Amino acid sequence: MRVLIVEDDKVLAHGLNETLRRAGYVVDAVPTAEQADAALRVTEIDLVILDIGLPGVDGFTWLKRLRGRGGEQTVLVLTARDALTDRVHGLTVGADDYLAKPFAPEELLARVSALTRRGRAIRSKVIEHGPLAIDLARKRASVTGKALDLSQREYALLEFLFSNVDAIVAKDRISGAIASWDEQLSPNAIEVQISRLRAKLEPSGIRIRTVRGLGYLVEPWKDEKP
Amino acid sequence: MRVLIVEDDKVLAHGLNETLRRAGYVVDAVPTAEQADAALRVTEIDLVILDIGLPGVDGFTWLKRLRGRGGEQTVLVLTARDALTDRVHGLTVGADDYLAKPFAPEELLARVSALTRRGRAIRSKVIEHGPLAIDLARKRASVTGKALDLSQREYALLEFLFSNVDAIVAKDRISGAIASWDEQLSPNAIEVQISRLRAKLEPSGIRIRTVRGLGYLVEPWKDEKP
DNA sequence: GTCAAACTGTCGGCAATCTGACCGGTGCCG
DNA sequence: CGGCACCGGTCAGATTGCCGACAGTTTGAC
Repeated sequence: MRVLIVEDDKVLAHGLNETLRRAGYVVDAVPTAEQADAALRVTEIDLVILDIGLPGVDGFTWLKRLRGRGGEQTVLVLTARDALTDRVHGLTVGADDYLAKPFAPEELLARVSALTRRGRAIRSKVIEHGPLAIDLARKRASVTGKALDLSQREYALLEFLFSNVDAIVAKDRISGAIASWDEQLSPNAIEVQISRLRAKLEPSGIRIRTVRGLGYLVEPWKDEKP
Repeated sequence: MRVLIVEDDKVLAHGLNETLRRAGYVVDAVPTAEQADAALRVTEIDLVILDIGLPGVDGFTWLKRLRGRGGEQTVLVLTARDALTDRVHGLTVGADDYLAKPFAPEELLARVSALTRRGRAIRSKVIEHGPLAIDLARKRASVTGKALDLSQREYALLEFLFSNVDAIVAKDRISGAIASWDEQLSPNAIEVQISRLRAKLEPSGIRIRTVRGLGYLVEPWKDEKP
């Protein structure tokens, strides 16, 4: 379970860090919203602890943007005591819970454990392949966070191919997977779909290989070694 | 917001149904615990109103089983007046609140609204999407502060769509969300509702995309960057 | 070099969707 | 009680945009 602390006050950040680490969480801490973005891009974070009063981009603005671009991380907001406005505003903008400063370490731990427990169950199944992510529940695919616009057939094909990474899939298996039972797809129809899908994927470096006479193949993703 | 009534007394069940429906909830009613299970399996239910005295499997037993297998729905238990034992027992077994019979409709509504509010309390009570704001507790939507005039169905559709931003929602999921379980909505009925809703939203620049063959999609709001 | 397999741009058919018109049901009001 | 307004569904004609056929070109195995 991985926690990101976004807090500019060094003393407080350090305290949070210690408390959580001792409780068995993996903790990262950054002082600004910009660096929080960077951290989210690099690592998979389960929970964000966000101070509202940040230098530069403030916590609310950042949270709003995060939700706006589809960020689903659980967020616990830290507010000044009595800042009821903050509290309401925070929940409106998409926080999952809030905690008023000052607070006891146990209080923090209680909230954090409640939130992480809850988050688990909800997350949907996602196929990842380098920069490509396919969200099965929502039927949406994205590359580097940018949503792809796919038609029904294209999506079905994408889902099927990337569910069978590192396996050669024959055209008639594809045909069976993306067309409804009774309809008969010509081999060429599949070639056309592949071609269309490639046009949308290859700009991002995602490749579908042709295996002459046998079918198509998606190779396991390899990070470039610079 | 979807409510399931588990009550074998037809008169009472009907009364509850009417009261809740008029208050804007989507309501299903079943007379036995077995059918309650079936309903939960088929549909996503937010709140269960459970009579303790049921034929066959009684309310307590059912509730216990529900919790036992991880059911997280909010449950409001109906007990006979003065059955203090029932009350204690009910709360022990996992009810979220109880109400002694007989009760006034307003009393019921007050409890129900308190409970449904609580369920949502952690995640925001208001969905914001650019200029659009949907107040879940009050069942009101507004654009740039101006209230929208929506019928019940339109509101339910709006709430459902914008609770699933960035996900493609199929027509039958919509149908399950905005209609009670016994009514059968034709695909066209949904198209018509979508069309009506669009007529009210698009003047404000809020768009509901069609994804041919799959369903509808609300994309995350993007602020214009000048 | 030969030839089958695969690629891809173009195009038309057609199913999916949109939407205006209509209508039966319900609740409110005088 | 009668009438009216509104809701929410069906129907049908117009519209849209996906998808496979076709065909000309390219690729790769031998």
